[in-house]
Amino acid sequence: MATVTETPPRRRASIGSRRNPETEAAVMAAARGLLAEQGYGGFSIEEVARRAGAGKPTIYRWWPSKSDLLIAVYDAEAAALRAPDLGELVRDLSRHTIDLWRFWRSGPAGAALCGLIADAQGSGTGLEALRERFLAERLAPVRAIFARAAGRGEIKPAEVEDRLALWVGFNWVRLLSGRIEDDAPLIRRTMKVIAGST
Amino acid sequence: MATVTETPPRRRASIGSRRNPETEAAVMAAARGLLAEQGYGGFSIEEVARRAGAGKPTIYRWWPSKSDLLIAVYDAEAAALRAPDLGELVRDLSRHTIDLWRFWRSGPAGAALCGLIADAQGSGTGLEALRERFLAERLAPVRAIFARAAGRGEIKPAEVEDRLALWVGFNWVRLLSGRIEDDAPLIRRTMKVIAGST
DNA sequence: CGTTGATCTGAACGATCCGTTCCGTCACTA
DNA sequence: TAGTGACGGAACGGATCGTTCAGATCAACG
Repeated sequence: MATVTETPPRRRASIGSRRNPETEAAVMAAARGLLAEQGYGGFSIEEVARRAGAGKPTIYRWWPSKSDLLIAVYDAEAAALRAPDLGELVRDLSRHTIDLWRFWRSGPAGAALCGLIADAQGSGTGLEALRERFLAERLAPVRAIFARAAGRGEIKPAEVEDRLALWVGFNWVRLLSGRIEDDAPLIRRTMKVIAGST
Repeated sequence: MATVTETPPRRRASIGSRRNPETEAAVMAAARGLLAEQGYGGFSIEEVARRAGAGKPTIYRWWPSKSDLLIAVYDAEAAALRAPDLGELVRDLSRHTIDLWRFWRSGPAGAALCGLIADAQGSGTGLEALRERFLAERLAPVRAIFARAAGRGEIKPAEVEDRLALWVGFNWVRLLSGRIEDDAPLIRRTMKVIAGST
């Protein structure tokens, strides 16, 4: 999916006292490509700057921490992922989980989230970024799936958060242990347990 | 002649052509203390060597990677954690999860596991260590809980692995997002969902 | 009793990355 | 025209990594 598009090292100077959109795009593209090609292991601000033909101070000006850049990459990609509404909880969860794993596999987003979680273990600011600026927003569509199911009476409204946490945990442990290959039967069985539909 | 009484970092020379148990104990104690005091953020081989009064080559000889040392610390601590057998799945899971979170909070084990998972995201060897040398062994007691429940007919034997994965995911996401404070009601509600006992 | 071999520490190495600072250049704006 | 702020580049001090070397120690072996 991610083809290497090495920008020729041409000079991209300032365009005056305002942010240069070309620079922003070049940095984002470099970060995307680096994550997609080498995963989080090969990700560093230095290498992003090299690839983007940008200065490190420029990157640190707009993305003050590594977590900021990872979140920006994930958010930019996440527009391609939409939560389904098929009218039944297990079907919604299964469909969305399959889509999510494919989304993680086929681009930089999976590696970005891995890095976001890994970084959070080392710095207090990373943990805060993960919880407040990532989880809080990225979980909304899935929470909506559970909320709709509660509206239909499939689960109790008070159970939404508990079951949502289970869904998150299942996906995290698969992502972080490197097992997000396509496995529809496994996903469907697991979603049934999470939904409580035995 | 030693003029200064440096209690922990005294000179500890070789004892011949065999491993020095004092050195091993000093390294393990240093790693434990560092993790317990500063968490994974302050954990480095350099600092462990400083605290243990050991040379870095000595550490790298016996624990070739950071993951090895983290696993060693976790394993040494885990002797204090035993899985219960209360005759009923939800009770076993709730009791064990409460114990596990306390175990993670009150010593170096939680930070060690955080680091183990974080390291795994950067290096292929770390990921392998996590899966093959940690998960495979550490999950056995909990798998036994599910297996006993299957023997009693509480769940189907074919569901053991799926429900076990959900249990792992729940604990990981709480640990990695820094929320393993004591919360018995939350744990009990979640264990009920995992056990399928609505 | 001497040789061999494996171990221990400490010092140093090259490399990487971090986050920051300074500088000269540039283009928009007032 | 003067001011402002972004840009790239170079360099910095600091930390850590994983490795290599040297010197000292002591057990096991012949």
